[in-house]
Amino acid sequence: MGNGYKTKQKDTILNYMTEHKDFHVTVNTLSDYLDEQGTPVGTATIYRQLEKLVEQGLVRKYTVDSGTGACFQYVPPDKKCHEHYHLKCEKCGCLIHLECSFMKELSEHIFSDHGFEIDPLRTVFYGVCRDCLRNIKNETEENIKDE
Amino acid sequence: MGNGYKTKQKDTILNYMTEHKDFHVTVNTLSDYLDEQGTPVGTATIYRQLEKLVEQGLVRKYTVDSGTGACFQYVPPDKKCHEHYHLKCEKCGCLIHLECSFMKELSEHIFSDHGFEIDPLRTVFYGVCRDCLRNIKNETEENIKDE
DNA sequence: TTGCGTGCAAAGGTTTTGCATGGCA
DNA sequence: TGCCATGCAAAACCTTTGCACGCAA
Repeated sequence: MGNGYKTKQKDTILNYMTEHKDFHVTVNTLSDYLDEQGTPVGTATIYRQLEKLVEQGLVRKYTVDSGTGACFQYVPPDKKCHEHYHLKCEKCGCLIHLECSFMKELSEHIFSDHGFEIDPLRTVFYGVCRDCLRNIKNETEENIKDE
Repeated sequence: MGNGYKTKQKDTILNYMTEHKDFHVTVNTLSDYLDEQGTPVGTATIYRQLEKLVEQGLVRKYTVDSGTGACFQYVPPDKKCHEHYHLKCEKCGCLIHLECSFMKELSEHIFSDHGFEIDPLRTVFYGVCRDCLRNIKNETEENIKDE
């Protein structure tokens, strides 16, 4: 298949993504950055390239909330392990890499009982991380009332 | 606080939500339905009322994908702890509503072993559904090659 | 009467699409 | 030379906001 032609814009985008693999990137952020760097890329092209990268599994797409731009993040090829899921905290935005045998059972259960094959590369568990849970707990202890 | 005035539109919306608690409702769906029923409600009002319902905890809001409208679902007050996940097929786009005791174990595991509290109404499993898996299998059998 | 709720239209943002042009193979 | 990729602008969406009017309390 060959992943299409090699172009300057494609390189520029992938480059940025690999150099910012620890962050989540929005199209806006990326576009502005490329403008500042003197290597602007059209918005449509950014969307189209990111879409391809997502299909190739090199980039993961997250949606925290509708009405807000989607977030993208580079995924190193050596981490494309099948049973590798991610937890994303909705409070602080941190991303937890989860390697755990329980998740293998999950995939198998969903497949055998529900006929659905999960794509771990695209699937993200949203919720609240340990640290934020603790913070929330502390805050609510200050103004206790019934539910 | 008193939840504001009681209005016809508010009733209409909450009514629809409670009667469709097993479905994912988008603002568009809701709006069209109300139009057809001869009880149209302005889009802005729908957004404003749903927002209030979310604040009250009677409705949950979640996002399947950016660029697509948010989904809303009524949560019966006595069912607020019920585990409820979604499977979204990346091929045909169908959305599967999953209620399964195994998922309860999942939440408990993630919480006890990883300190992370999953938000089931926000989390979506991406993958391929039964029907599409069958189609793909049929297609690839025609031109077999290694992976 | 008071002030929240509603509807309309406009605005603000994100993402997609059409089409002519440009660049890779 | 064929196509695919790009860029621009327009379009398509989703959601929010401003404002005048209506209606609940």
